[in-house]
Amino acid sequence: MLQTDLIKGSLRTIVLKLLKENGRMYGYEITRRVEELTSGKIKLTYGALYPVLHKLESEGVLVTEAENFNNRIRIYYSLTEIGHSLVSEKVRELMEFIESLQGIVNPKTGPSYA
Amino acid sequence: MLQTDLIKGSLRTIVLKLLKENGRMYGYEITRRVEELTSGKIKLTYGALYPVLHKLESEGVLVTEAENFNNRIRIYYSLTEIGHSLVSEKVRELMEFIESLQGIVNPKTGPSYA
DNA sequence: TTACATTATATAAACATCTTATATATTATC
DNA sequence: GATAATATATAAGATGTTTATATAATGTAA
Repeated sequence: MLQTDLIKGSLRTIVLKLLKENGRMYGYEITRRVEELTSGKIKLTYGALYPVLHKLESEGVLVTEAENFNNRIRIYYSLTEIGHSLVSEKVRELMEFIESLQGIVNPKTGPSYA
Repeated sequence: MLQTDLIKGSLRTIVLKLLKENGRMYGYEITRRVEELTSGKIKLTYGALYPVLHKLESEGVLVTEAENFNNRIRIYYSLTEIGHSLVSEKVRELMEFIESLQGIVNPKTGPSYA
């Protein structure tokens, strides 16, 4: 049963995947990247993002580095080893879930070529 | 912004879509069909399903008919006109969301041919 | 120089949703 | 007689999301 942590929890996987691909990122950057990748369709809210980031940190999945940029604090997040080993698993789970959804919502047709 | 009602709310759309395709269904049947369509990967829980069905009813999206089958009550759910006009919109939203997710999780490759 | 948009992190309250546990009851199978 | 499958349903608790709010610096246009 995939469902658990997925219908609700895709945000975690998104964050993990972006950090894997981009090395290290700060919160604002993550929301920007998601908007960019989805043509503005998905806009993360900070009220959702920061709790997820903090939780991932407390779980040892990522670490933070605070840096000064233009007199502003910028907090970079990057994956730990644990985090790295988690990403592919989570991404695979999400993709399986997506396939399952497509099996329900779009049972006749194959993958879309949009 | 699709996100709202989707990361969490795909259950509504799944129910709507199944009712559209199958005319009328009862709760137990819906969970069975979802398991079937997803090769057992998604198992709906009744604690999630029934509240959704009741809510959709209170919103005028579906109606119920109680019937007797083998001395057991079976409650069939079917879409109202409002329900019918809602399905395609919700399904389109869910598919857009799926595409967005794929854009994040699988940015390089096209659709999977698994 | 004032105002507004953008950049940047963060928390709390309210709300929605989901899981788990529980209750009930019939029929079929071992 | 016991267990599995069929069938609906609710409550408590956990989790996750939105909305509102706070703070603060920089860039830009009027």
